[in-house]
Amino acid sequence: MPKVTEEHRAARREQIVRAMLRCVAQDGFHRTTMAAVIRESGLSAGAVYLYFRNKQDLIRAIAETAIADVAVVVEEAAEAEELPDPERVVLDLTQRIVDLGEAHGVELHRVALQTWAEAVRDPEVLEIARGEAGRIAAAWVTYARRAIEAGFLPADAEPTRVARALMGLLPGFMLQRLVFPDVTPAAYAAGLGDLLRH
Amino acid sequence: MPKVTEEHRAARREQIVRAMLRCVAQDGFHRTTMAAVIRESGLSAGAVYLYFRNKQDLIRAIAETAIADVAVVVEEAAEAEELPDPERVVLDLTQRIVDLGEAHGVELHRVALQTWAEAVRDPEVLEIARGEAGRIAAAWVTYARRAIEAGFLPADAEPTRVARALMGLLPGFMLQRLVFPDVTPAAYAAGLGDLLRH
Amino acid sequence: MPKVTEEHRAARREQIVRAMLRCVAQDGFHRTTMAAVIRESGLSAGAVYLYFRNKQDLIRAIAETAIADVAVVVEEAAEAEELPDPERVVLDLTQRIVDLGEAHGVELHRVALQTWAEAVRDPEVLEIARGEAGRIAAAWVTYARRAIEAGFLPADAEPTRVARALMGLLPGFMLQRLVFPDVTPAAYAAGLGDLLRH
Amino acid sequence: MPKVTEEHRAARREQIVRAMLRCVAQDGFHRTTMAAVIRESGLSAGAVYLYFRNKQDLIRAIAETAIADVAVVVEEAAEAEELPDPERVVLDLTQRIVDLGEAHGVELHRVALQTWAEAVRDPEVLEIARGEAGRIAAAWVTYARRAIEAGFLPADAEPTRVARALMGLLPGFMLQRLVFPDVTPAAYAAGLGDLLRH
DNA sequence: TATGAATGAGATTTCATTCAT
DNA sequence: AATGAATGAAATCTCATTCAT
Repeated sequence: MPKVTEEHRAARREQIVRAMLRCVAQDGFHRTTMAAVIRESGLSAGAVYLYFRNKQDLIRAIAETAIADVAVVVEEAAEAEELPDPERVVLDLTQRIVDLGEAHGVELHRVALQTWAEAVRDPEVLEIARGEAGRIAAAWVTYARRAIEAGFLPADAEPTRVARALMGLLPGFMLQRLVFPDVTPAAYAAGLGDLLRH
Repeated sequence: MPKVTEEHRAARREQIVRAMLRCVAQDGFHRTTMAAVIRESGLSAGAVYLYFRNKQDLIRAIAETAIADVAVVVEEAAEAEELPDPERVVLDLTQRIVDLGEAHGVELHRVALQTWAEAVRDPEVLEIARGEAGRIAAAWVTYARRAIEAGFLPADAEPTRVARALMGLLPGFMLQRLVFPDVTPAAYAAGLGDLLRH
Repeated sequence: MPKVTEEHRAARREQIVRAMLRCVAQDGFHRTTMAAVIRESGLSAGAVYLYFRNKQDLIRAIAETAIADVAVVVEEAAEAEELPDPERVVLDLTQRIVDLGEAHGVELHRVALQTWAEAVRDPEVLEIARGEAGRIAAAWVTYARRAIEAGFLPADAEPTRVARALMGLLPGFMLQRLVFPDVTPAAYAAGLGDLLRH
Repeated sequence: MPKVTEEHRAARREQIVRAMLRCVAQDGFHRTTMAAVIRESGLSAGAVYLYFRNKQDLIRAIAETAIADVAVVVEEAAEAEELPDPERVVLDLTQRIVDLGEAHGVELHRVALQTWAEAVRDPEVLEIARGEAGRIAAAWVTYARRAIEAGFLPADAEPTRVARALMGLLPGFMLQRLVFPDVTPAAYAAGLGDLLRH
């Protein structure tokens, strides 16, 4: 009952979350029916409700996963031993977001857009988003500090402000991916490069 | 008589759209019921359906309005007689987006987030978004060209790439407004300024 | 919109309550499905929910009706110009309860039993029951006073205590009707007569 | 081995019935879920279904217990060596019903009300109720005979009719306990005393 | 005997839309 | 043009019961 069950539990939750991710990337949270998630997960209705109290609970789990995924990627980049310059870091990050989606078989930015929309109306999702956004912002501040030290940015730049601007580029990329599917990480990052080059 | 009717029609549509905007900023598109819109608009169910074929039609009208509002603002900035530098233009734009929301009594970024989410699942909304995004992108290209000419940006910068990056900053701002309501246009633009300063 | 609608509204509610009464007398509150009430009422699901917020609301309406019907009967008896003796009053009341049920096409005691059971678990139904029981108790006190004056009861009897005992006879009758359907008002009242006769 | 097993079996059944009694007194039969009974009993789902075929079976066991408890009490009173007068017998019985509930930690009248309601819709529960009611009625007839002999009641009273009326007083008491929790056995019995005194 | 995760039929409720007036 | 009561398909969620272990 102890370890096996706990793992089993986690695996089942994962199974359900994955199923819902596939649905949500297509139909959004509110056009995704529980019936669809149940079908896609291969479980029964009862089983799904054994692992998630209700649909909103499941939505929150997805929201958490989606933003946490991005947060991890940004943290890794900020703490990389060899610090990349800003253009390079934006290139890496956008590329990894694209890759992450492909690995999951789900376009991550589509889910992210749903999550932001949901944060507008569910205070609990907003709180989750705020928490993860805090982590992301902190990672960017770390990056900014190191980038200033490394001479990538002006010595008198203020790390927190710089962090905000750099952080803002990611949602911009995700939204553009939706509207212009041919926007590549390379092209996007190059745009930043043009801005920063003297 | 046709003209009066046409005006009347437009006024009624506006009245309904305004009502739905208020609802959507709170509850999102799919948690906003037609009953709520009807109540908020002060009209009857029948009347609303006289001006909009169905809910999706109304959603599309909102989507169009919301993004078009932003597009107009960007176009104006790009064509300003006296060209502002990039920091300044981001300051102006983010500020005008905030002001626009206050003028409508609705936080515009909340509606924008809904619209993007809806574009994920409704191809027609995606098409609208694509069209408006095209206008916005074009305006940014215009701006980039003039900014290069004006010496705000490196001479060898490629306008279309620069446009993408600058354009990407706006969604980033809107999302941050949701999560950290105290992010100001000034702070956000200053972050860009730090990045661009040598 | 004014008077016609109000009457219409009342008629619809009555229609639904009647339909549910028929169901409840057979299946009890919790085995009566809304689908059954909807079918029996001849309306649509939406219409039923237009007049009652939810099933519990409908249950409460039934509870109120059922006990109020009994209360009215007892009040009438207590205020009758020509005061009947206790045996007679119990005969009249039990008979009228039986008649009332036949008039409605529903055995009233079956619904009453459901209502009492529901009062155990729904505080709001309990409150309704308490209110109506208060009216019934008051009516019995009135009767007891007059019966003492009329010499039907000992001069030193205490009206409130007598009221309680007399009042207690009615549920006893209703329950016996369920278990022994051949118990008649006449037989039941005669039992009381035997008790009271010297 | 069979005997030990049989005792064990009985103990387990008792354990489950007690658990359900606590649930039913609060929530009624149909709002009591098997999950609640399982939790309250401290057993597993499988175990409960080892001792009771299904929920209805368990409901019937409760129904039987609840009414049988009352029946035993009435029988004891009817056969008491020293015959109490009617007021006294009603006092004793109502008091013992209250005590019985306290001994079980469950207000018995609440369960009784559920049982009557259930008898309305489950013919098998009705049959149980009828059987126990028959025993109770018979006990009252016995009492009535002896009470006539003892001079507590008129010599020409008909025992079966008197039995019905006396019997009817108990449900009346139980219902009043629900609605007016401060009704005491003493007050209730005194009301009958007032009625009977010349 | 005992467990408790899993099942899936079925219950309640909502809500976009229509249409007689 | 305007009304708003009515519709009914569809969505979410529950819960009695089973069965592999």
